[in-house]
Amino acid sequence: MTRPSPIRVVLADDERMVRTALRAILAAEPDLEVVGEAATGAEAVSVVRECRPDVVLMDVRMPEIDGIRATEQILAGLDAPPRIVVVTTFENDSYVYDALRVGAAGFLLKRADADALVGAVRLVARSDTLLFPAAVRTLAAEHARACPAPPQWVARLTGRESEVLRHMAAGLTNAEIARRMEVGPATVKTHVASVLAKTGARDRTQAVIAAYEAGFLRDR
Amino acid sequence: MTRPSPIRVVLADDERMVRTALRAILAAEPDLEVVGEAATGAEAVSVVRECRPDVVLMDVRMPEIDGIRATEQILAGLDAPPRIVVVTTFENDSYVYDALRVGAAGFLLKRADADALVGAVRLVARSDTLLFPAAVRTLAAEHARACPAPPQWVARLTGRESEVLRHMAAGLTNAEIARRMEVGPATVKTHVASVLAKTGARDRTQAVIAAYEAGFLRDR
DNA sequence: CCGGCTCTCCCCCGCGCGGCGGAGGCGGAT
DNA sequence: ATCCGCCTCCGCCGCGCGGGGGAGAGCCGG
Repeated sequence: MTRPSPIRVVLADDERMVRTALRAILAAEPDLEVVGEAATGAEAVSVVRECRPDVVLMDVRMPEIDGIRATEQILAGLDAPPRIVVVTTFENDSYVYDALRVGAAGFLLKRADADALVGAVRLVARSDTLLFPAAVRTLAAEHARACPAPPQWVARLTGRESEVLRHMAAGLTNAEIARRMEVGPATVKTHVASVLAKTGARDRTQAVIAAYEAGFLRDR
Repeated sequence: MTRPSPIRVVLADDERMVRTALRAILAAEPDLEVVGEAATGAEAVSVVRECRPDVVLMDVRMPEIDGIRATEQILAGLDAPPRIVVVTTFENDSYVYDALRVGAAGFLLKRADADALVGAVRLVARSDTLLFPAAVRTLAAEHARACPAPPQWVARLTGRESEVLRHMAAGLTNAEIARRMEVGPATVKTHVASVLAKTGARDRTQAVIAAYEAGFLRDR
């Protein structure tokens, strides 16, 4: 119908065979045109800058600069950046979250069939009103925000102090903590005092709040 | 190419005009066929059970049963459930998270253009390898887990008790809470006691932990 | 070798906290 | 009219907690 010019696509993947396969699939569609390839993240950034594609299929694992950073740089550096579809091998890849956070238009599994591939390219080229509105990016951003750089005091806690804080955040009393850690109650009090001092908390409740706010219990 | 049978679609929206508009858009595509309509969530469930569509366009806000619950029931009750695309008006709608959690194949904004709409229907009918793999549902599930169905006690808290708990979770002492709320310290103690009883907490620290775990402070 | 850090433990003291029971007012539901 | 839930306060009591100061043992690095 309305296709004065084809959708311009750039492929970024460190494996030549993958690029070839993708190019073959896309070449079969008259409305799609592969205008560039890149084997590294850095190369992807420069190729995109030259070729000005509509869509980029970006692999995550690449030498020098990974696909996430490349996506970040491309989106930050251009006035009218292309839609970037991040390509992953495993769907439980943690890169997925990063991809969303840095502004990828979508992501694609390598095992996707040809139909899904071309459908995806056409869809993201047209709009992102479907399936990936800002809300999902917000979701990803929240996920990232949930575990930010731990406030300095986390690093300053000694091993025992960390243990004690963890037990405090479990709602235990000093006596209970002492039993769990097999030390005297006085020792626990000492550690608690250190934790309060280092966290700037006035009492154990504030310390627990600090622990939660700092995502201190994230790795439990 | 390979279209022996058209993609069967059911529309669920309480506004007749919206259904008419969607039907008009989809009718223009030869490979899409609207096989049923529903004006409520309950109706959607039964219509889907009869019509056995490939794709359902499900509005979130509907009488009786909302689109989320309807989606849940449809996916739970059928052996080969259809792909369900949840339709929202605003992209920051909190329903988005729920939609993902209960297993929607995707979601769509009402302001999406016709191209995006039909593209979305075709895409979800074919596969969900793009844009919505399990990882994103995991993401949504995590988000939901962060603030799950508020443990019964949240609903049982009275207005004042909720206020007090919020102040407790800010690390305030009873006296400070009393000043903030402009009541006597004894009153605060009473409320604190009620909160402890209802949350099953032994002390204020455990109560604050419960508040965090329950996502009680989410709307702050 | 000595200073610094961590972990361990002790004393005393003051106080905020939580548990107990009681009381009055006020509004809605029965 | 009665009851019940909520909010408001009062007293008393015991205790866990936090602050202060001190002390010995092990370990590491200057």
